[in-house]
Amino acid sequence: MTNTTVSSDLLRGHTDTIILKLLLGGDHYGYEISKKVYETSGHMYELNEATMYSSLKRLENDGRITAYWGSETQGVRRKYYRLTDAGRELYAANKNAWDVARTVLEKLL
Amino acid sequence: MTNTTVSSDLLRGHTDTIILKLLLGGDHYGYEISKKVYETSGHMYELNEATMYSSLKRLENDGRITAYWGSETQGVRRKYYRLTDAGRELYAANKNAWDVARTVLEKLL
DNA sequence: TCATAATACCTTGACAGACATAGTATTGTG
DNA sequence: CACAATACTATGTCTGTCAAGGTATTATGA
Repeated sequence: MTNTTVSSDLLRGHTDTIILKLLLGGDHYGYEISKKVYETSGHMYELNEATMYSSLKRLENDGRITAYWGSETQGVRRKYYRLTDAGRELYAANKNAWDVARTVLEKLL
Repeated sequence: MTNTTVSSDLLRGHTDTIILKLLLGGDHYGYEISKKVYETSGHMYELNEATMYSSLKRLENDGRITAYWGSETQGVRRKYYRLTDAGRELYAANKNAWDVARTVLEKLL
């Protein structure tokens, strides 16, 4: 068990959407994404690195995001991710699916 | 794709809790559980049979529910499930975990 | 100076829950 | 008498997540 306060099992399937949502606000690099998720969640959820990178890879393969290396002249290289139109579409669809799922869960739990 | 209106991926991890919640209201047999879930969800979610039975098996193995054969003198035999105290505890814990998860997701999505 | 933490990325193998598919058996219906 | 509905079970596959390991650079403080 890492320092996670919310069970990741219950967030399963939402990783892609969480990342897409973050990229709606502008390009970000991987490490930054995990930090921002931690902050935005109110320190309740720590996105596992391996999970994040596999999600990024999946999104990239599916054309939902594009990746480019930053132009850092010093410091560690950073790989930035940018949302595509297809990514924006997927976010909207997933957000909608979540609204439905939440409604259903509130009836069932 | 079956006749499901809500993505089962987003309900992943909630199957056990959904079943425990139903059993809070009294003993039920498997087939009945799947029907009730469909009704309670407002026809939005159809619990897959294989998923349900594997959940029931898991809950039974973990001592959260007990199973007994009904005393049907005619008709198909029915296996009933009854909540244990440990099951009630698990439900309360899972319900609480869901409340936390929902709060976090509302921040992140 | 030099160990250590923090930053930043990546890969591999394993696990667990959900699923499709298949099967058995009984009862009601047209 | 075929077929749908009820009711339970077993098997193998898929996918997202994770632990664990790795590489490399920069900042910090003892």
